[in-house]
Amino acid sequence: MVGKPKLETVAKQAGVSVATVSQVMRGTGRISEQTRKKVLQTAKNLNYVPDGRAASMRSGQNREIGLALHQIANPFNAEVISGASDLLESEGYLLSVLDARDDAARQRRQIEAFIGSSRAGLIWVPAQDTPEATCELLKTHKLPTVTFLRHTSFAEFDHVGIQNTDATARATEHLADLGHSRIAFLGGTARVDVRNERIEGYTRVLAARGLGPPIVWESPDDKLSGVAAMTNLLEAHPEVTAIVCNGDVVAIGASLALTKLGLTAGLDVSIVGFDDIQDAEIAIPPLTTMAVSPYELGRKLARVVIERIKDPDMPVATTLVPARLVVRNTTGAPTRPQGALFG
Amino acid sequence: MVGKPKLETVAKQAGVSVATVSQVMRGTGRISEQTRKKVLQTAKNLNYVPDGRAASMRSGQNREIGLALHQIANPFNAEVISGASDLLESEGYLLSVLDARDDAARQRRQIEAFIGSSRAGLIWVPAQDTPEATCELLKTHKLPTVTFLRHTSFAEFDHVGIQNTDATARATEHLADLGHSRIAFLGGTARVDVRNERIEGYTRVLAARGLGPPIVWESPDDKLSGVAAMTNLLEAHPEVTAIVCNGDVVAIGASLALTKLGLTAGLDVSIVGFDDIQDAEIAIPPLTTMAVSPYELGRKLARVVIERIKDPDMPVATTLVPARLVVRNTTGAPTRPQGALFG
DNA sequence: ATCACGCGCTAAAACGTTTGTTTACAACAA
DNA sequence: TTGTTGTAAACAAACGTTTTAGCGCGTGAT
Repeated sequence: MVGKPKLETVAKQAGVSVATVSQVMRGTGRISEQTRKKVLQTAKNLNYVPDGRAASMRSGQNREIGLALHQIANPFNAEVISGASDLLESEGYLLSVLDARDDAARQRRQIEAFIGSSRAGLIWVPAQDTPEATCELLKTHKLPTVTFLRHTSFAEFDHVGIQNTDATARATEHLADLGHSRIAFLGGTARVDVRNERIEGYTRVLAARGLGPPIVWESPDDKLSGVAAMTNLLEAHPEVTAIVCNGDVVAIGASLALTKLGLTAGLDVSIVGFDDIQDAEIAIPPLTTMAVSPYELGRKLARVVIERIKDPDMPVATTLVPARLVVRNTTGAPTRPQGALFG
Repeated sequence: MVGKPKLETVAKQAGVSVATVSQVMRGTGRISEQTRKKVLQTAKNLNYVPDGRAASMRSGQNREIGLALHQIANPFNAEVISGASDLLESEGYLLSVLDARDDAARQRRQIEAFIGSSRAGLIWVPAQDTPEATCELLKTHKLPTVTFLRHTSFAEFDHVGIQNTDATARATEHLADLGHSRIAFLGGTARVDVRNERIEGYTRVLAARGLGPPIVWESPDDKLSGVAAMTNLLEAHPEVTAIVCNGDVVAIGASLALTKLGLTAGLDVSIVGFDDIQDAEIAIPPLTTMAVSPYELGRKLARVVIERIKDPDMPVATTLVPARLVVRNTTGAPTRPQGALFG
């Protein structure tokens, strides 16, 4: 009644030994139907919940897995979390989420916590400037880890990501095919490989088509920053008629910026997003974008981490899913001579 | 080198006892500077991370607190998480998040996991139809808990919420003052007290001003559903000239629906949102809304749960923060005779 | 020389489980 | 009787920490 009920409490009340109660709870060993019933009943009466710490310490097992990322407040990531969490729970695991906000020191503490509590596995979007030491930590503690989106340059982990270069190449081709010749890249901040890969796809097509020097513009990945960045970009480069974006959130921000300037995305300036979040479809105008399915990505992550847990010695694998072009209304043929944006 | 380093590993390598290493790691006891240095060094060399399970089992302490909610993919909630997490980490705690998607059974499993791992505390947005048993569980295990937004009718927990009734009353008054006489309430689904309170504020003002029967329209709290719900609402009630919404996400969806119909929020139909998420300000047109500060709300939650952890016998307290009306562009005087929506 | 005391460290007992081994008991065969 | 077999339940040793009590030793006071 007072204090947490433990195995001993249940055992005493049911008139059996602790070991018996444990076996009943876990469904192991040979237990007569009669005592099984009795134990189960008293456990329920006492609101008994097994102490996972003791259990996992003794058994060396743990059903809790961790997810560490850089930005929980991002609809794309939220969808990924949903997908991963759904699949994991269907397999009897539990997913708990930690948000480091791209702060390497914070990430370090969080990963130490995951290690310290002996999580069964880790799904990890490494923060910017993740030091080698953090990877080493994971390695020495043999925590089954799968990185997502971002690689780490130091250690070999399983990885699930997106075919970034191909995707932005496709996006850029789409714009070039429509007749655009001054195409810029907008979004993300330096030092992240995801962004570098995307910029590479964009640059490659520019070079292949002889479309002049790349214009790359930074912006944090939130809508408000996207609005500001787009405004500045157009001011600095009024000749630009089309934009490839690092993500839908920024792309929608950019589209919003156009609207605020009295312009229309797809008419005055073409925009291609990346991710295909829910908002992309219902934005005004609806956003042309490179679609990946974040929910499915989450499920894939879950499957990979489970396999790694089950067989720690498997060779490390990388899965890169493609993105497909979804043409909506923010892309169209250029309608004005270059440089005459406000003419 | 092989296998996880433990206290014993460090102790052996440093040539001291386990107890000494423990004291060095925790900064307790009297330890000479010399051995302190030596122990710290070998611990670092070995990438030693203390086993939180053993530590918390022995000491009865735990620095990890849990957050269980119904929808992680909601910008309002995401901001709350940020606020709570920031404050908690500054106090040496860690916040791990579990999303039950408003499924009571799933919530039950997650809360059992929190109890089982002896989390230090719990910040909880109870799922719809949370059964009494779940509250009982929390009570018998004495897990320091603060509920957020939604109450539970069964047990007494600390609570942090919003002055919902006053807020929607204020919103409705604002619309009535502008001259609207047919005002509807849009958003949320039944059985959640937050929504009931908000509807009550709306209804109360309607009654006080003699403004005819309430029109209450359901909608899940995502943008896409908001678009659909608004469209249906206008079809069923073309006389409506103003809407009070259950949240900004739905409100922005509603505004989007108007745009798609060739109408303008604030001109053809007035809309008041709730929450003041980042998108409210940059929406087109910018959204009039009842503003609460989710980040601050998160910090408040963190402070409450910490106090409860420190003093489990404090009387239970409820904090209700006010929402303030922020007038932007989606509200204005009615411009058309009732019932002539598409005239 | 004896005593008391502070210092730096260690031994050992918990914390609540799981699990391999052992015991108790009964039934049955030789 | 004794021995064998089988079943149901209990014992006891871990898991990796924290923490209390106490040990040996040098130092200064008596």
